[in-house]
Amino acid sequence: MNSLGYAILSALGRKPCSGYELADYLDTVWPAKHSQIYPLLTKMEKKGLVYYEHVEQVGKPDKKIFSITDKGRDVLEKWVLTTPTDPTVRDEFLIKIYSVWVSDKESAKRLVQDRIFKLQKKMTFREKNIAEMEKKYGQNGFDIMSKHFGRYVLFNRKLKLEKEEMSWCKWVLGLIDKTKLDILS
Amino acid sequence: MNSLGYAILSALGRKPCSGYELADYLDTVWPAKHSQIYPLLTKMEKKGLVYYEHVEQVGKPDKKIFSITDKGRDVLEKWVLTTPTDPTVRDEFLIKIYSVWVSDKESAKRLVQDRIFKLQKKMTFREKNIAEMEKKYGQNGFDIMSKHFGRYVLFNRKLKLEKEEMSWCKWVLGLIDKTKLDILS
DNA sequence: AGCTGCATGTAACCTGTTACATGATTAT
DNA sequence: ATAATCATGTAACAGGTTACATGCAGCT
Repeated sequence: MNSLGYAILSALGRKPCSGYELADYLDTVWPAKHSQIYPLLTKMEKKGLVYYEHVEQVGKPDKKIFSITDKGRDVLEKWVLTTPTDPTVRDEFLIKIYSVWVSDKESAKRLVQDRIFKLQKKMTFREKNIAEMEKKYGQNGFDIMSKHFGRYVLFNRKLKLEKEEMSWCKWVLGLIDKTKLDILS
Repeated sequence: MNSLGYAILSALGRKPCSGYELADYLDTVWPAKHSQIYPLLTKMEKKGLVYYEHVEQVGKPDKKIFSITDKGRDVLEKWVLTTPTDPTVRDEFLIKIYSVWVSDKESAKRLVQDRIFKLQKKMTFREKNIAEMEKKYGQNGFDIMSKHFGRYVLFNRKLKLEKEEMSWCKWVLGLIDKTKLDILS
């Protein structure tokens, strides 16, 4: 099984979900499109790692609510103990920053300012989420045995990193402004 | 063309490189294996975005030194002005943190401590690199027109984010230790 | 004797994205 | 009207990894 499979097991362990919900839910840990999730759930169901109940709905299409099995929990437990592979980041923004030598001062500033704008939106969303969790579960609700622990610390991690990238963006804007003359413009 | 292609153009614009060198060089902006780089370079050469010189060597295998063409520079210049796609992060560590509810206190601590160890190694390497660049080019060597600008600011970005993740790891270790009794162990 | 670095390339495979396909309900 | 949300699935394609293939030099 692949990383996405384990991410699914982990999410289902916290709370039974439909494939549709999972797509949204997994975004924080391992982003995936529904076209990848649905066939994998079928495979995992055949292997006995998850099972589902067919839920009929009115006004909405029917859905399958998936849950983790004991076998699935065992498999996840073993995997969690293994050493994680190195993280990979794919961010076109980095290539564009790297390429500023083909560009001019104004384009470079615009690039960074757009990033700041997007970061601001994410941070606002993240802060709202964290506040909600803290209100719901209190400060003591986040010990390691709680099923909210992982989600809580990961949201805080994202927020911290976003703040730090924001501060870097501002530093870069300062560097660009320091550039005396812009020969090209 | 895809993001990797633009990353290659950007790298070659700074300095002509062999495919072998590129694999190492691109790691900061868009990681890729040589099996992906070599065929893409051939394609790009056919499109007239890059050209190469065959360099014979003694004691080492011959190599192809690739450079960017005027057409390549034009293509890159246009692309840099377009809005970058959203970044994606794939990090198994996040799934494992998310899954601590299947685990125990000691395994969770080990997971985070291993991460701290790896971060420490990366940070040491990064600090050394930044110091070298600053010694080589001085404080004024990093205005936006310099070909070192992109690399310099990206290294600083990575270092900042690594430091921030380190601080987050320590916060998580504190949270784990606060957990009163470990029912499982 | 075996590993690492230099150097290029192909083939098979796995992973992930975009597009196709359907269809009711609700919000703008 | 038109887009978004809910809900599941398949097919085609693009992107990325692992393995195969070669071969010399230098280090342990």
